[in-house]
Amino acid sequence: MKERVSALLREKLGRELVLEKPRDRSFGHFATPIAFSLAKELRKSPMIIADELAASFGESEEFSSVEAVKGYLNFRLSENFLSEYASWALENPSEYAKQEKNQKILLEFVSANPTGPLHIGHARGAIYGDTLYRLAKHLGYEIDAEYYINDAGNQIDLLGLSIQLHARENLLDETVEYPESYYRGEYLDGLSRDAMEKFGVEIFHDESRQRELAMWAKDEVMKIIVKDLADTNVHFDTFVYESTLYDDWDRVMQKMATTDAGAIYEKDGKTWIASEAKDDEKDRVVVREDGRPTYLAGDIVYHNQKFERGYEHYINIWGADHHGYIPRVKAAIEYLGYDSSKLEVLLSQMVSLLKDGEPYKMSKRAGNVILMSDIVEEIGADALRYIFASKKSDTALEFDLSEFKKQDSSNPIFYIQYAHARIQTLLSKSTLSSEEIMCADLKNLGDNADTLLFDAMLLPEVVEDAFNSRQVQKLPDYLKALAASLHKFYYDVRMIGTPDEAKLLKVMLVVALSLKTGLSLMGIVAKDKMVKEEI
RNA sequence: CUCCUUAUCGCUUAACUGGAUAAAGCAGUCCCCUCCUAAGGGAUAGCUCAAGGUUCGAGUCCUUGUGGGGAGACCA
Repeated sequence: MKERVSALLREKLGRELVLEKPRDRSFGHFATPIAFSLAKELRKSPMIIADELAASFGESEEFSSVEAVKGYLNFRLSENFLSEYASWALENPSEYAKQEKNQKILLEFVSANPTGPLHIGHARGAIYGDTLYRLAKHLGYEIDAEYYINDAGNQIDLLGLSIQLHARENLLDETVEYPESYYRGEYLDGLSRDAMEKFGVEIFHDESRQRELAMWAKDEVMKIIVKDLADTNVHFDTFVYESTLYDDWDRVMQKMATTDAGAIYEKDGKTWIASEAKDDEKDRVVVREDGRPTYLAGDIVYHNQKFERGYEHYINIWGADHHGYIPRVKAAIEYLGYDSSKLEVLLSQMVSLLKDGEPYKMSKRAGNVILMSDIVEEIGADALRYIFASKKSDTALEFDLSEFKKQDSSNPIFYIQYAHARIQTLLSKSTLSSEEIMCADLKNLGDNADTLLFDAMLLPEVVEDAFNSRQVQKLPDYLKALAASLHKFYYDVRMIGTPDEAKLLKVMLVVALSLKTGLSLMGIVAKDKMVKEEI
């Protein structure tokens, strides 16, 4: 909708312009401050320019009025325009708010180590990523969601050791001494028992079989992780295993050397990448003296592999603590001969939880972390998704669990669902057939219904804006505001049994469509009926 | 010490990326079961960390300072 108006005005005025929604709807549907920017070059007062521009519009199909107010140019869309758009959307619900972007994007997120279930910190990245994914898909991008599994390196050995120790203590009643760092948590119970069945107890005492145990366990842990994700409606298309990448190391090193002979060099018996020359703080080790590659080596091969797969754009969602890691990866990409600006790294900040205003107590049995599955159990996947999607991802987040358990207006997810359910109830109470409703002409709606209709049809802009700015929270914000408009309208205007029933219900259909589409983009299924649970 | 990031009502967050009177929810005070579910609707009070700068116009951009968070590994 905004697209069309914007294109129309560009044509009319012959220049780019900022089109915005006025804060106060009485000013019209859209507005532009263009007169201010023209003031300087035309050497005229903005007010006069705006007046002249407004006058130049005259009668038009799309606008019912064009007014100049204090230098702003305000547009009011015609009923025809709105009505046609609404009918189109209702007849093509699956096309609504869709576009054809035709860009291939690879989105990598979560990528948590396969050493334990996902905790609450991962949840934020997971939901942020999955929501971006849904938005992009809807906008027509060819986007793939990828999980990078770090199944090589020390943490995997540590997993093997942790299971051994856990099993010896809990299954075999031995007294064991734990090293400084090891994994703990309830999930080790299951893993220990399964391991005992599969390998026999000997494996818990045999240090040389630690690796064997770990390689089995990480796959088991991945099953837990995938289930955690599925329970939150988070979807992945592809999984890449770090352990499979190192075979390619020699070739990738060669590739970097071809681009720049100085990219990789040997010093002190180690192999280094000359990342300092590419804006990193210093050069980094990629292969240690004993020949073991560092984590960075794996990432270099991984990113080479990504770029060889030929996407046009790459998005990585990392935790904020990986911030300093960006320059060295970008340096490697440059040495590989690719454009590092194609890689976009989004950082998701830390999360801290409150419950009844107090910091949320972490379960001892879970080993000092808050599991994502615990939260899902506590407040439900919908609420969790809503919370994480509704905050800017680049600020540290603090939220109170108990607030999301309440079933009233303080809980935004219920508030939005209730709006959708109310509309469904109206439709079921109405004696009109859906054909009769669809045929209704949206004329003379009155200001309230007109405003509501317009608000409902803003979804496409919101979706595009949310994705382009990578600010997913714009969607829940919009849905909440739309739900509020609906509730107010519902309270003010009676619809069933009035002469305007058909056209008002048609407006309701548009609102419901936007709510449902918006919710589904957040991975939440719209409810047709609210059932109040007794607590 | 260096770099990055952040700062908005009492609390959690918005603000169309430089635009009109800074907006929601919670918490507070007060009202409304009138007919489509009160899981709702209203009323009221309250905010841009500090000091400069850029310009028609700044919460948004620049400088300095202050307070949070993060990074400164041959850990991942």
